[in-house]
Amino acid sequence: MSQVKPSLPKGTRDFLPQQMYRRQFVMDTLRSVFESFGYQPVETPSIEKLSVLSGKYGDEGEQLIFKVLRRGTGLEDLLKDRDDFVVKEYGELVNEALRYDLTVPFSRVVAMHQSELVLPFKRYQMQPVWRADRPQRGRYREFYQCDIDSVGTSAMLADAETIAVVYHALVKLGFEKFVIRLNNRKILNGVLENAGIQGPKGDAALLTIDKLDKIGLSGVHNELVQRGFSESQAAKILSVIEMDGSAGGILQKVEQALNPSETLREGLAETREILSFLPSLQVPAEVVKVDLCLARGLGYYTGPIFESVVEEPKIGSITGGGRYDGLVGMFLGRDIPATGTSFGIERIIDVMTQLEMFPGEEGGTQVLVLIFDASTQTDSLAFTQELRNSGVRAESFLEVAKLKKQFSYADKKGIPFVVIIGPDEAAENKVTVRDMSSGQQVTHAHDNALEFFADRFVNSET
RNA sequence: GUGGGCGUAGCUCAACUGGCAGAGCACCAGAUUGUGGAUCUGGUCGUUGGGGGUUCAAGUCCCCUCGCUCACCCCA
Repeated sequence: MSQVKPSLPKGTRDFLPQQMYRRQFVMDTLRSVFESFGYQPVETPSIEKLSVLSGKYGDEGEQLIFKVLRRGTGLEDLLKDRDDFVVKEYGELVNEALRYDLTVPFSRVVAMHQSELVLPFKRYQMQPVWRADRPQRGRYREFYQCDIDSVGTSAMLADAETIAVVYHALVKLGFEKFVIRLNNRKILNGVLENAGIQGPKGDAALLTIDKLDKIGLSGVHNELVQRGFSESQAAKILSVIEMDGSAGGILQKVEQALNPSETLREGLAETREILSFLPSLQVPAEVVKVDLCLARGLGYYTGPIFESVVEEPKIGSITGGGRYDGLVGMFLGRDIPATGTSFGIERIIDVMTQLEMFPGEEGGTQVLVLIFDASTQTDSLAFTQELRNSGVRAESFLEVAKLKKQFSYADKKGIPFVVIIGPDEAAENKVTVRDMSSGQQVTHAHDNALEFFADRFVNSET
């Protein structure tokens, strides 16, 4: 067999055990918080019909969808009676694509299974998504997303609850310094209306506004002018966006500064309602900051929008979401309101790694039972299984090998205890236990050793 | 899509103006025949990403190509 140089496709990664323990810790923690709020798990296929995905992510996003070439006879049939290879329509070559995010496939699920779902329906989903992006630091072509969404209610409590989940999940993961930024598309639209901006030009303005942290007030002003807005329009937008202060204070200032349109009034009322729920959900007021320059890239948000930002490593947002009352309607013909958020698992793991937030215990083997020689192998195997039965994570070495090699294995895997059952021990129904960190070694009666490990690893855990 | 950087042992990297492809780690064996980490000794490991060219001689220079990577745009 010819040897192939091992390599990975661009922007993809292998996860080795050490990393997997970390990833699982994050996902397990999130899962437990989600379920404590009544969210239920859902998974969808990796591939979707291209028609389901297209038109949802804007022009830039559309380019980044991983399209799947038609395969098998489909493609052969296409080419059979042709002497040229001219493709007249995309659909002739491609009719499916890899999942680009979790929100759109979930909207499809809601539209397809509405009769089976109990509304309001709250689901969580953790699966990889794919983007044909050019990878760079912290950016991949295959990465996990983790979404929670509530569909079937317009109640602002659903949005408030989403924020509460974000808060409690981040706290449970160990985050201390973070801020949840809150805004509302209706407020933004009100601000744009006030500056005399409407329609698709508004999206361009929002994209610019969103960059405030990055490029500053003057940067936003310049870019707005550059994009074709007048000086006075830019000035009007900036006067609102630079407002600072407490959540309630900002809302009041906006109300006073602009003549309140219907849209603006709704946005303000929604934001106030969300804020009113947060104390009883034990989300501290100082964590939630009304931030009028928050716009969020995706086009489908219709109401409240929010994201969370850690202060220490400047890495951008680690969660982000909002209300998207129109998305399910694209599959159904009638709207079903929905709101939710996405947890940037990859970034969360990066930040937690940087801040050394992972606990030491990692779910690895607790006891290695050595195979002394062929004559005692069955004794070792039997003892290992007894350890497992009592709840200890135990393994025996898979080969009859030199003790040196087996000890070295335990050392490299970080296994804290090694058990030796040689001819001497076997004859007396005893086992020798070695503590790898201290090097101390004690010979116990068989049952006492089992008890020792159960006390050490099982009974003390709760 | 735009602009940089880099491809040499499993990994991290060295090799002067072109002159015998090397080191550390890892792996295997031994020093130590019932015992890991530390030390020492020895050993295994190469299509220098691929193809072409210049040259007595190319890891090194030239051309092509493939791949990786970083930044911008955008995004998680």
